[in-house]
Amino acid sequence: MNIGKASKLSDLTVKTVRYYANIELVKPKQSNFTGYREYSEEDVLKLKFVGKARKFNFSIEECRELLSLYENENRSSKEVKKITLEKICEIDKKLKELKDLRNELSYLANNCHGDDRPNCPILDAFSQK
Amino acid sequence: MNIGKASKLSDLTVKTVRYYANIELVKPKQSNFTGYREYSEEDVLKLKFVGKARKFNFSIEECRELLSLYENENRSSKEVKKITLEKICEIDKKLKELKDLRNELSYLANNCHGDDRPNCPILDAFSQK
DNA sequence: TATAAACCTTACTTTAAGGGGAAGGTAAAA
DNA sequence: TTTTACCTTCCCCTTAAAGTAAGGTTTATA
Repeated sequence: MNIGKASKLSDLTVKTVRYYANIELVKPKQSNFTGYREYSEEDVLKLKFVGKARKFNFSIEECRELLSLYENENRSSKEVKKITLEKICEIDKKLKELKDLRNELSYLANNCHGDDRPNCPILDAFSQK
Repeated sequence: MNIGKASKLSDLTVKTVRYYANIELVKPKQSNFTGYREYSEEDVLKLKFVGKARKFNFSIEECRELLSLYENENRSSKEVKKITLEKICEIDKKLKELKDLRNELSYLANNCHGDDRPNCPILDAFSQK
C-alpha cells in the first residue's frame, strides 16, 4: 500500500510516517518505477507500535530500541522492563519539579491582590536579588 | 561592564545572555569602538529577572511580556496575576497527563515478570491493535 | 481524450532555547 | 612582546516533526 493508506491505518500523519522512513525507524520498500514507498502489513504494525510508544513518552531513539526488542524473537522481557522503569523514574522526577513549581507560583498568585495597583508580589519575587 | 561580568552577576551563560541580546529581550548598548556589548546595572537586573521567570517555566515570549510589565510604572498587578494563573493551569494539565502516563506505565511494568523469557506485556500493549 | 483532483516525491525552512565550535579582533597581564 | 583571557559574528546541531514549494503520477470526471 502507499503511504496515505499506511498513514490512516497507523493513525499517524503522512509527514510523520515519511519522517520515520527517512530516519530508518520504519523503512518500507520503495518502488523503482514510481519512487512511491510501499508499505506492508508488517510495516503498519511497526508504525502502530511506534505510535503507541511515542504516546507513552518514549523518545524516537527509545522507540528504536523497543522496536528492535519487539522484532527480536530472543528478546528478554528484562530489558524492556528496565527501559520502562527508567522511564517511570524520569516521569517521577519531572512530576516533582512541576509540583514544586506549582506550589511556588500559586503561593505568589495567592499573595497578589490582582487589582489595578502596580504593586505586585509576583514581579517582586522575580526581581529579588 | 562586559558580557562576561553580566553573565556571572546574572547567573546565566554568556551564550544565553548573547542570545537574549540578539532576540532583543535584554538589549545592552554596544560600543562602536570595540563592538563589545556594554551592560548596565539595570540590564543585569533585567537578566536576573528573566532568569527567575525562566526557572518558573515562563517562555521567552511570556518573559518578554512580564518584563514589559516589570518596566512599566503604570502596570496593574491584575495583568501579572492573570498570566501567572494561566501558567498554573498549564502546569495542572501537564501534571495530569504525566500522572496518567505514570499509572499506565507502572501497571505494565508490574505485570511484566522481567525475566529472560521473551513474553512481555509491555511490548504486547504497544503492539495491540 | 483532456483535464482536474488526489495522490506521491524530494528539498528547504521553521519551531524553542540555546550549546558547541571556528575564525578572528581586543585587552590585560607576565 | 607574547601569552592568556576576553570579546565578536557566523554557522551547524539538538527534538520530532509541520509547513510549504515545485514537480511527477494516478485516478476520476467531463
